[in-house]
Amino acid sequence: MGTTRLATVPEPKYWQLKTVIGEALDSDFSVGEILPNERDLAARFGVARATLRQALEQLEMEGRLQRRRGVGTTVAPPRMGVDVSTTQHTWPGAAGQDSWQPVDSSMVVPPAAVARLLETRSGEEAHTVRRLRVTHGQSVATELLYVPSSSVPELSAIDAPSGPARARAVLRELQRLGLEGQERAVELGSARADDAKELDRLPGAPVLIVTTRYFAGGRTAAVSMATYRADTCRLTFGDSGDLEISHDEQERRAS
Amino acid sequence: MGTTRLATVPEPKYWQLKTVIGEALDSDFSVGEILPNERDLAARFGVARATLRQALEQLEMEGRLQRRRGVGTTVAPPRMGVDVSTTQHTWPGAAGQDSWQPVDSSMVVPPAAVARLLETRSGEEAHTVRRLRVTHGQSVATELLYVPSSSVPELSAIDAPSGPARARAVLRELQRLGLEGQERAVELGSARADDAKELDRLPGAPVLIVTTRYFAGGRTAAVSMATYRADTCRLTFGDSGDLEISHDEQERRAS
DNA sequence: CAGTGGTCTAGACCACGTT
DNA sequence: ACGTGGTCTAGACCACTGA
Repeated sequence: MGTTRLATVPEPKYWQLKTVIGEALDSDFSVGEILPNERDLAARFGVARATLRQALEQLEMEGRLQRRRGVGTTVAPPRMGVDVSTTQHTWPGAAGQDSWQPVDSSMVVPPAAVARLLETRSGEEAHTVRRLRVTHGQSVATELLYVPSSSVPELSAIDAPSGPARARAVLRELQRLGLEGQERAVELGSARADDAKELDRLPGAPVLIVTTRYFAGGRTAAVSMATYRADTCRLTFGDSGDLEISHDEQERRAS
Repeated sequence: MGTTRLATVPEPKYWQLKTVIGEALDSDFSVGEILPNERDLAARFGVARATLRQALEQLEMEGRLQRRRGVGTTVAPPRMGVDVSTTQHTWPGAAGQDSWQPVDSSMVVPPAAVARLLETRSGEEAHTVRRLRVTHGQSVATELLYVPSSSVPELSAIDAPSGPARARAVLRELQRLGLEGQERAVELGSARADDAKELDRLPGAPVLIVTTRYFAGGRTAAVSMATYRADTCRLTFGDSGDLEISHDEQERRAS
């Protein structure tokens, strides 16, 4: 990756840059290695920093680079497969479950979009449970679970007004219901300020939003909205989570 | 949405802008309506165009705006739910299936990343099938299906060297195999030049990449990589695709 | 503190779609 | 031809991290 000349074609410079750097990543760098800083890189390729940044942004979106303010740009490890399969007919927080840790809980009037999914009257209150999913020591997702108070009537006399203990209590109460099915959707979003903080990202970072509807008693008993880091996660549906793939960055060797 | 003053806080301007414009979208605009052009908007908010564009980019990524060069910026309709559930134990292109239309087919040596998923020898050739998924008159996804020649030995004597007819022939041959299961993964990517063209997007546009492994005869019989427009699609897993949700843009009323 | 990435500006020109 | 969004520049300053 030297002082490369860019072809003078209608193809955008940042696109060419992305390709060139991407190839260099495969051949000349190993995971965790730090790249030269943006000003140096821009000079090396003879472009403005903004243009160079556009290329780096794309590579970061594809999960090939990781940039941290005050630190630098490093080569990212391959995305980790995170299982979000819907076949396991269990409530969130079921016994023997891993990776999700309850953070907080409270009672709110859900936003209209959630209320619509819950099919509740628009003013009805719901318990919320905030959870954090940690995999390989990394926070990969936050979740906000909404449970209408009518779904768990036994829960009216609860001791703690908030905190992890309350979160566990709500989840425990959910297990008593017979789960009849669930329904899942995935879409692209950008991290809200609070989610971004918990995921150690900047606000607006690309995330994968997984919306789940839980059915019990012939109606929607709960709704969860999970926010996964799009840069580090590959969501897997099915039995095995060891797919090893994405773009064409296959043979990144540790030199 | 007038000549609004931006608060002078450490919060980035583009982030405030995104919020302000997003709210205006909910209250003052209806789907399909065109916004003022970028130069006007930037002037109205007293920021540089680059800053304004950063906000619009985010809104576009969230599927709330649609921008087209030479045309303008319009308010996007809510994302469409696209079913990608894995429970239907059918090969791609099975009879009675909708939305996917075969485009082309040929024979190639798969890239290393695909070969690894296929568990084939690295030099082994595979049939490819290119398909386009059209929903509500819109191209929402392209797919590249790899079928190792060893999976469909009967297919050696094929008439057409390429084209839709050949694609259909490969799919037809696949149906004869007993499908034992499939495995799916979703991750964020950026559109390659060829995919972008077919999806009517610019190269680098955010896309959701769905990788599927098809199992038959005790091994991986085929692998497909589908590229969905992330701005217009919400991938649904489960029976019903009429979830109506995303960010907090619930009450966008048609005024 | 020095060095990094993140934000922002005010310009310029280009590619594209419509008229 | 015109107006749109897309690309690019060469600066500036800010926010954060680590030594």
